[in-house]
Amino acid sequence: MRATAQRSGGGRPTVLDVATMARVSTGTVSNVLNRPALVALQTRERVERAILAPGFVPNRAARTLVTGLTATVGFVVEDLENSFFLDIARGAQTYGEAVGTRLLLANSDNTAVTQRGYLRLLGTEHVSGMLVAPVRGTLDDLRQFRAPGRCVVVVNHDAGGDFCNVTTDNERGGYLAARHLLERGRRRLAFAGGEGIAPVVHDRLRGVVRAVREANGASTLEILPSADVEVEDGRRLGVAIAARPPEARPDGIVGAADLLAMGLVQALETEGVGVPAEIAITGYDDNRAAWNSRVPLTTVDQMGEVVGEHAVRLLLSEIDEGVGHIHRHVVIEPALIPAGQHRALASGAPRPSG
Amino acid sequence: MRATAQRSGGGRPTVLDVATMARVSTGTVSNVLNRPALVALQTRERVERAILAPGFVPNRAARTLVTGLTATVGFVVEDLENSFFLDIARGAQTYGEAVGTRLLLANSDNTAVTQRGYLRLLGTEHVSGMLVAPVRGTLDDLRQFRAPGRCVVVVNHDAGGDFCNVTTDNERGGYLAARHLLERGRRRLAFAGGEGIAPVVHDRLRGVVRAVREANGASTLEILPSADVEVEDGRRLGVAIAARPPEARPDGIVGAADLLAMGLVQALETEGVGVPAEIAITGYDDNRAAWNSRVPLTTVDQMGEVVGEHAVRLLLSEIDEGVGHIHRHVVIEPALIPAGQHRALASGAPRPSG
DNA sequence: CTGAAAGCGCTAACAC
DNA sequence: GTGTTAGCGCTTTCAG
Repeated sequence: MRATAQRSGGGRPTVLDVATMARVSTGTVSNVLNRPALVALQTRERVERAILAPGFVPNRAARTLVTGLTATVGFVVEDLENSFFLDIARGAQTYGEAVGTRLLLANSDNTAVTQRGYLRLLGTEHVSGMLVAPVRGTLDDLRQFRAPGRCVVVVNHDAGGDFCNVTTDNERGGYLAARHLLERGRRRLAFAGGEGIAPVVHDRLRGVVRAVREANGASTLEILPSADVEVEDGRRLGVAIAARPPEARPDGIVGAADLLAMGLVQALETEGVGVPAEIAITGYDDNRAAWNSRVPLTTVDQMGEVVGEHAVRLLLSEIDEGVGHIHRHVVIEPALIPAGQHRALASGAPRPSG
Repeated sequence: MRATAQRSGGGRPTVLDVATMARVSTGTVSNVLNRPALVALQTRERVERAILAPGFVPNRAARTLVTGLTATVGFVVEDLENSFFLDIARGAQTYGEAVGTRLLLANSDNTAVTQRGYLRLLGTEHVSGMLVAPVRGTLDDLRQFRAPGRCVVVVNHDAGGDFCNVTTDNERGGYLAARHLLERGRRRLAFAGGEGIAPVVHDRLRGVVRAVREANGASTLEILPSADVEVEDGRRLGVAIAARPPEARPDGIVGAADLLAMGLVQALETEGVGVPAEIAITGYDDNRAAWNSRVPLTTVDQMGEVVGEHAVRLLLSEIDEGVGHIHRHVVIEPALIPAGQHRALASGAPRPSG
């Protein structure tokens, strides 16, 4: 017996039990289960009673065996620690529930080999398709892994023509953030992040550039390059900015991500620069890890739950359509979240258990 | 065809295909798959070649159908947003992988009804057992749900005698935190959190009390009650403390949780009280959401990954032992993490994707 | 050591 | 409308 094994439960009732109890055949039981319309009301009720009484639950393995169908999709997540992906998972789960699909979560932990392991695991046996938020630079893995009958929808990456994918409009998000600052009278904008970090960051910057350009010279734009978009990157930039003479500082900064923005705020405050009085700062992510910042941050919500829902949608239609399927890309609109107005969490009251 | 459906893949090779290709019977193929020792080396190699060639993968549904075994356990998590639980999940996953068990993650989102839904979902069909980090006050649900052949291991709660469970030693954690402060010369300790919040908090307080008692009058202890252990609770306390005359302030505070401690630090600093110069503060959790605090926090690591591993261990033995099983409780020792020395994450480089 | 054959529990034709 | 029946792909006796 494998260490992981378990008897499916000695005497669990089967269709046959239900059938004899209801004095019908197994076929009829199967029909009330799957196509109740075909069964006369009277017998149906009898069967339903015979189902409820002993708490009959159809054996999914048997059903899968005969139908070749699974009601489960997998979601291989680049990094579950990032609240954006958790939001996506939640959205996928909620939508999936509504249409009778389970969601199997797997955490790649930002590691290509872990991701590959899960792809194989899920792909070969468990699921009828998968969502993947791929670890950076692993698109080829996905391509290679895919096969007829193993659909993959890519999340948060533009995967070119040969995958369905759902992304968020980072250009628009950057634009929204910059507009927010411009509308509040800021005229010396900066973008903190540097363009080489990741495509999404580059897109956010493009949006900022557009907003500034539309301001028709009313505002300038400076780029503050950083190595990454973590807290320390922000702190480093903040120190550098504080060291400048006040006139040489920007008065509004679009941070490429919340953590970076958070670091910026921390450093500026420590150095005695007022936020947002002297410099207003926006983030990007609505990252839970930044919710606890002392100075609440204006940020851009990437609508993770919506992303998740659409990803499942795409996956299910790809599965349904089969070979004739044509890949679609859906792009989700982000939304600006003014400081302190985080969207409500789907969860109940927080708990001090951790 | 159900929306979630998928043909299992038209012409995937079966044991029969492999058997004919290797010129043996299906029984032999099955043997090389499951009990290779029984098969003559020569035939085994022939069969193995016939398996590899067309990329044969055994159909799990069929196997489950005949054996009644599943290689999957579920983990119903109170709140995946809390990095402690994510650590537990990671530990469970890693250990499970090593012994050939998959981990199905489900997020209760702190909601009793969601949790109940997943219990039913997983319990009835998918898994051979489950880990549950229960939403507060739902132990009865668990009890009621359980049945022969549906093992449940409770995580992070003391579930009394009728469950296996794994918890962390909160009393010891509180003790460690208090000792840390005492050893650094603090003599007017306080515990921020209040005892009524949750059993775990109460236990942490007990540990603090013990440490202070052991100091034999060298230190006093004050309790700073709060409604919860979130950032705002900490801020509120911080403001209150800063308002006192300096001599009336504690010089060391054990926070009941990292977020609370973080709020404390923020408020004290804002009010001009030096941390840790005037007041040293410890947290509890090693919560990722507090890693970005401007002042790094000494905290207590609850060893989530270890918890996860042991939980899976317990579950698998409960499954194996069957009816004769006697419930066990395992308690994990926490570890003090001096400020800024967070344990290394299992993950690779962070990504700016979110 | 290997082959033959009997199901696991369910669904889907196809009869009636 | 309902009953009968033939498998889905695999494992596992039981003979040989």
